[in-house]
Amino acid sequence: MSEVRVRFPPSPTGYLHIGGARTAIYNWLYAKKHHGKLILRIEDTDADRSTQESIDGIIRGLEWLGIDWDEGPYFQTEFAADHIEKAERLLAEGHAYKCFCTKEELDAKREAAMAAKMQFGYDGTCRDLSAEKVAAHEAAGTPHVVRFKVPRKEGSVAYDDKVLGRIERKYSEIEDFVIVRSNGKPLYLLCNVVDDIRDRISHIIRGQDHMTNTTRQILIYDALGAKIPVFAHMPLTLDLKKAKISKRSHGEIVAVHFYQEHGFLPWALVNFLVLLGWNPGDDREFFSKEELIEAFTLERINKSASIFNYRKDDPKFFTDPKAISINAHYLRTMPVEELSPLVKEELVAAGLWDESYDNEKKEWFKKTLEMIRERFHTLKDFSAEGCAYFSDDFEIDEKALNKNLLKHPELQELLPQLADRFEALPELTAAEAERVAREFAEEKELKVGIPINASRAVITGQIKGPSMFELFEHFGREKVVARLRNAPKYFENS
RNA sequence: GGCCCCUUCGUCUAGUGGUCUAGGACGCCGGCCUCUCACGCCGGUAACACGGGUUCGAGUCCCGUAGGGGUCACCA
Repeated sequence: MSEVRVRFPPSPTGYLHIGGARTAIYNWLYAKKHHGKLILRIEDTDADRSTQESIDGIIRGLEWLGIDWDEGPYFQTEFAADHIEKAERLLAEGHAYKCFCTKEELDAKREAAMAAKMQFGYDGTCRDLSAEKVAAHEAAGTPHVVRFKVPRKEGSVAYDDKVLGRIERKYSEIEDFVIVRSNGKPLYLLCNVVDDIRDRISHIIRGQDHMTNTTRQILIYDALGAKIPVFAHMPLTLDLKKAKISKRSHGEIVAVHFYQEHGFLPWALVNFLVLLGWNPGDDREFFSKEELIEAFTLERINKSASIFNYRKDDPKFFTDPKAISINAHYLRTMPVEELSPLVKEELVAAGLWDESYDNEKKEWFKKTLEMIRERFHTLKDFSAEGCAYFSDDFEIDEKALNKNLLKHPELQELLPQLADRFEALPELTAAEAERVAREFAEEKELKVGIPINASRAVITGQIKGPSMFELFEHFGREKVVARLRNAPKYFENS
């Protein structure tokens, strides 16, 4: 069996979006699984819309996701001569012809056909032009495009799609499409095939929106005498209104960088995306890289489009709830050693990082992550909700303030008293803290939850969090006492 | 509109003619745990688009209808 070679060919006209990323992921998995190669090819022939910024963004996005490629990036524009040469060859061998119809004429015909409710395809005006007429047009300098000469015969062009099965399209339904513009520049349909042949691409895994291109491109492969690769058309990703997700109508939410900026773990995003239109055939939903590569097959890609379940303006779920839940799952189950550097990055960015967390407080830092991560959803939570764990400069959560503190005015006096008791202890352990706190509550005729939850508010700034007794020990006597004694200030301005 | 593709819980999906009173996950609801919130565990809610066939038997096969999507550029 020949080598598996797949490619990811983005056009650099914007950021990498999740649909593109998913295509890249599927190709990448397929290459890895079959010990093949993934080729990154930037399709930048649309000079007006291609930007360097976009190229950089796409590459950064792939790198962040952990999608590595084996060849490239190649740039389509660097192979312009090859594209032109192949176009000339098609012309010379009678697989294409020059068309002198102007865009205006064609538009008029198209409109007329529309008005008459007729279907319009190129009518073949120039298809069988005599050599004399062609020569005359050329002598007159009439601009022309090059059209592919679709065989006029019965039957269909067909191929076996790895996900959709056999696909057929009648020759008569395919019009003579343009492969070279009047300015001499070859178009996507041709360039793409020429590049795929040169790059020896064996499998083309792309979106179902390319299906009509595929039948036309197969014709080009044939005309060029090249072997037709295996095709696999992936289902599209739609939004809740069943519209194709796009940068234009959905904005940042579909951008890979959005997830990077919102504290996603790259692998969690990959895991979420791969499940959008594919499943392993069993109940597994979380995979290591190796497991995913092992499990992945083209045949298990679904045929139908899947919906990216995101509701605009939902305060609780800023993106698909499943994506968040997968991210949260990894956040609380991955080895802390792997999580630490990511949290560090987040804290550095938020100005909360202290060098001691890498040195004398390294173990404390890891323990902190262990304690707080299970209720977090993204890396952002470490700097937001987790702020008080890493810095003395934190804001108290409004709910915590109202519900756990201000509701019980007596706490203004009691919390500093509790601080005194802790201070008097030979050692502030979780067990000792619990004993003291319970005694204290009983003595003051309070439910133990009241001083405890108040302590949580004052020490962590939060209404929720790990067991408070353990936190007393974890924060250490000095901080605990200081923050408890600081409690009265919260009552002052209220 | 032509051509092509698709159609199982709100969402992601399992299901390749009997084991489907349709399974899992996310979400949602309830319970347990408990100093709070989570985690975890337990339980609940919720789907085969519709109509005809074929068959002893259909979510699974066929046809039709409806619905959805893609595509119809001198973009990629």
